[in-house]
Amino acid sequence: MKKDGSRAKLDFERPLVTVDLAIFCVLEETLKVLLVQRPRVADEPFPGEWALPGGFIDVAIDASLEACALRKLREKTGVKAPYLEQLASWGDAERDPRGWSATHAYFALIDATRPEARLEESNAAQWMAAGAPITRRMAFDHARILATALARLRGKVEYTSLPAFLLPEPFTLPQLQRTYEIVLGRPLDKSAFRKRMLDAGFLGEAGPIDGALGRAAMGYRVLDRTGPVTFPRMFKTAE
Amino acid sequence: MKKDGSRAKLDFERPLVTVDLAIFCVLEETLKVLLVQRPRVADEPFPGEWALPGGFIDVAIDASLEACALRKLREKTGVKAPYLEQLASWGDAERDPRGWSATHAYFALIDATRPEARLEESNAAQWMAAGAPITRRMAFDHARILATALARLRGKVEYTSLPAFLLPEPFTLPQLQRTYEIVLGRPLDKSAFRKRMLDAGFLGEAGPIDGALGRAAMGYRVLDRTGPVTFPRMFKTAE
DNA sequence: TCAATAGTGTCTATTAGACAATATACT
DNA sequence: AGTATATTGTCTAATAGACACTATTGA
Repeated sequence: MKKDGSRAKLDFERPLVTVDLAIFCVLEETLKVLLVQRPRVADEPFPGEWALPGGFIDVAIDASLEACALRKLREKTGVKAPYLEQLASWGDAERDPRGWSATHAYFALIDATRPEARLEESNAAQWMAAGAPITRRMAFDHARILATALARLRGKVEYTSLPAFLLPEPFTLPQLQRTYEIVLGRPLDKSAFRKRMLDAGFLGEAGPIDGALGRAAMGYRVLDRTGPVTFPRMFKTAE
Repeated sequence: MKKDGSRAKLDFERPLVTVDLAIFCVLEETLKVLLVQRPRVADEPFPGEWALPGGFIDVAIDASLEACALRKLREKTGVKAPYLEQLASWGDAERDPRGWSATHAYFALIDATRPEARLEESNAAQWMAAGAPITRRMAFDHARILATALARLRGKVEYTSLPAFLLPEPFTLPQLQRTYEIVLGRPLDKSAFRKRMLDAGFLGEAGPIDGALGRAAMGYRVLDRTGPVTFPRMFKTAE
């Protein structure tokens, strides 16, 4: 009796569970996000449309949600140690025509040097400008997920060192400043930027780096790659 | 054939899906969190131990994850319009002995005036000091979830108006400052605090309020209860 | 008048931002 | 030298924090 009674709870209909990824990089002076094309086969929802990379949890091989996200990221880009952060989760009866589903969305920042080669192999995956019109017409509720990821990234860039994870190491302060400016969409003062970055103490010198032109710049590495540092203030807001 | 092939994906073993809540309030000059006692019946894991309120999604009645969280909050406290924010999700094969499970954790801030009465009805639910020893020995991985919720709350209090959601309206600036101090665990300067709050422009005057003693204070209401405002700086950190 | 609390004013140290000046590299 | 970029220095306006002062209420 009791066994049947408690079993009853577990016999509830279980939602579908997926993991989706918003993977960002800076390529060609633009913030880009990795999109994949939905397969054009019968019974697959949204055939041919663009979507965030992701899919069902495989309880047999995924030890955890984060392990699942890392697996999917590795499969798509070959990158093993990105900056990976949980974004949010969405779940309701409507977002997937196959049934009540919940997705755990992550966002990852990677540098653009390695994944480019990986993408040549497959034409079903592509780096898209993160603000492009196509990213507002996507499969499932992925447009909403991407918009949330973008908002989170842009918000955090105002007061954290997140953009450091978009660059290959070692990088220079001018490169880092350029990355900030690309994500924020506005220019920053050089002197104030340097003071802020160096005072935050998250960078370690890694020897000078020769650019193509002009004076060589100091290279830096992120001292602790487990996460960004938080600055005591936001950047000055435009007036 | 194709139907069988695509069905195969949906025949994957589905994880258990739950929603858990860290509900905070300030009671007796202390930050408290609502805990419930696990039922002492056979086949229920962690019998008699303390846990965050929550449970399985019911795909028949819960339109979405957030609706599920609001339902559980209403059932426990009777509060209908709290401040509710998604915290994070955790999923792996170990956290629930009944199988691979994923939980969507939310945290809610409510004022302590209404829920107190509700709690008298049931002795299986209790407001616990959020930093108390008992909150480090909880069912499932709830100690970790609670620790994350606490860290998120304390972190956000440094640069947002979140504590306003812990007070019944209208409230006074001294009351709001006291709430900040309770959550942060350190005193704040009165003048700087007032300037910050009023300059942020999220408060609307609601007539003076008589205290038990001394000069009456202006009452305020939060103008936009959909979310907190972000201050341009953090509070000064202790040195 | 006193006690208690609310609210304001003043001063100062800090600092972000603007921008000028200097340093270093290559041609 | 000249050009291009990196890095540092100087000045200023804004402001958070410290703390003293004033205002208002009730006993």
